[in-house]
Amino acid sequence: MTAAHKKASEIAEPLSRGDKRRAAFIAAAREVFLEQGYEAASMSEIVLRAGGSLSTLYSQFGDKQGLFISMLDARVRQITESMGVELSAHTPVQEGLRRIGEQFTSKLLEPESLEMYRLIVGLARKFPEIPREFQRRGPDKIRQALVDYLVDREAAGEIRLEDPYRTATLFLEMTRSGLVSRALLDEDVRPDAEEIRRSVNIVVDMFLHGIIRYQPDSRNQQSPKT
Amino acid sequence: MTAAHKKASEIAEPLSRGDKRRAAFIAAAREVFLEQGYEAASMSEIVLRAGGSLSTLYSQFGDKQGLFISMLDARVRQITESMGVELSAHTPVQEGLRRIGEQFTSKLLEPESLEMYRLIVGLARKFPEIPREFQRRGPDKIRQALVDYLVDREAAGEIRLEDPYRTATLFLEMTRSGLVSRALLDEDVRPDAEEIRRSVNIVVDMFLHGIIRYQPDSRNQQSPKT
DNA sequence: AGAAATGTGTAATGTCAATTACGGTTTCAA
DNA sequence: TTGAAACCGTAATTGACATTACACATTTCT
Repeated sequence: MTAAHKKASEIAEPLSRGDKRRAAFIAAAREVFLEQGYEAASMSEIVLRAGGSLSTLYSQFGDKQGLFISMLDARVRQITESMGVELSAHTPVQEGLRRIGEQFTSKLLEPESLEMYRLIVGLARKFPEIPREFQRRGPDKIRQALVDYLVDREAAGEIRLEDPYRTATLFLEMTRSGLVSRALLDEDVRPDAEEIRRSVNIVVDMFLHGIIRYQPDSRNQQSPKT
Repeated sequence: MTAAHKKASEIAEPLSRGDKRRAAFIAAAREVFLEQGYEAASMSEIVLRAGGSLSTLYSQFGDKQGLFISMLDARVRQITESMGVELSAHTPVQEGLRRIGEQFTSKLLEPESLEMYRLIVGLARKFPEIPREFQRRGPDKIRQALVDYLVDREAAGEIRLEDPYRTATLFLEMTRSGLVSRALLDEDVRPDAEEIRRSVNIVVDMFLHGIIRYQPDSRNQQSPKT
């Protein structure tokens, strides 16, 4: 921890030598950690890919854990930024939900996101702070955007809802679940764009109408015709 | 692999010396692997807790990976068995969904299930077979039970649905998502029974009716069919 | 009982990777 | 130009295990 406090509001400076090294280290670290997992990743391997030297690596990040956290930090920031949700407050709900659902799901299904998620989940015991931070900086941001949007649509009179916060959570979890939690467990599950669209549509429809046509007062209805 | 093929259909035999050792090893392995993760867990630590000796451990399981897989195998079997879903085909859907949802969610929220899941997810890269096996032997079993139940209820005329398989998947994922995926990332999230009930109820209601009161006639009405 | 099979303890072996040390080199600002 | 701050390479230094070896004890089976 020598000179770690750099500018945070300056414009792009020439990127000093140290910063370039640092960036290279972080990029290589990301590769290696994602490929091999935290324990199995070796510092030497990272140096090998990044160029530079072990000594510099240690002088910049202190130790393995420090490097890991810096890498994660940079990455989560990057991912959530790239997911900037641009929902006009005037998009109709059905359309809006579809759009946000697809964007969210696609992003999470990228191999790198999956790996990152696996890594983070696996570290909940060792570094409990990491998943919490991740949750706060990632998913929670997206949800807030959805809440805002839903509230707007309600104000516009298009929908009515009890609890925007809970509703948003549920919606995101639902869209995510269908494909993502499967993909998490099986490398070979790789839905394409079309499948994502279909899956999200189903969720949106269910969200709006319920998926089971419920007929609470029917008693003896043998073979339901169409 | 010396004498590994034991009786599979016999009644409880006295449990030979070897079997007792084996059980002790597996129990200790479960503890240690769950506590420390696969890489960090040490064989010596396991022997320390189980009693017995390193030599025996190796003679029984071959190597670390073998022990791990045996442990997982035993455990998954145990968990899914304990979740034997007893849904009478005559329970009304609303009641049935609530019951299965609560049981499923509660089980998955137990600290041990969460740890096991974290472990499994983290190993997707190293042992891709493990998560697949898990999926097949765990969640897929439950889903099948739900599919059967839904089909029964449809035959009874209580509900109508397009695609029982997809519907069941979605339902389970939904109930799971609300609480479990949060708990996965944050050790401190520990919903109690009441909260589980509430969460499941919300999902069931949404499942049956949709959560957003949608008023599509205010503008251009799109057919929500799929 | 007594041999064969198994289990037990302890102490190697061997590997691998985190972390340091150190002497030489490059960058860069004054 | 020049000296400090940062780098670079390489080679220790350590510590942790996984995995084996070996000599001895216990159980099991006939």
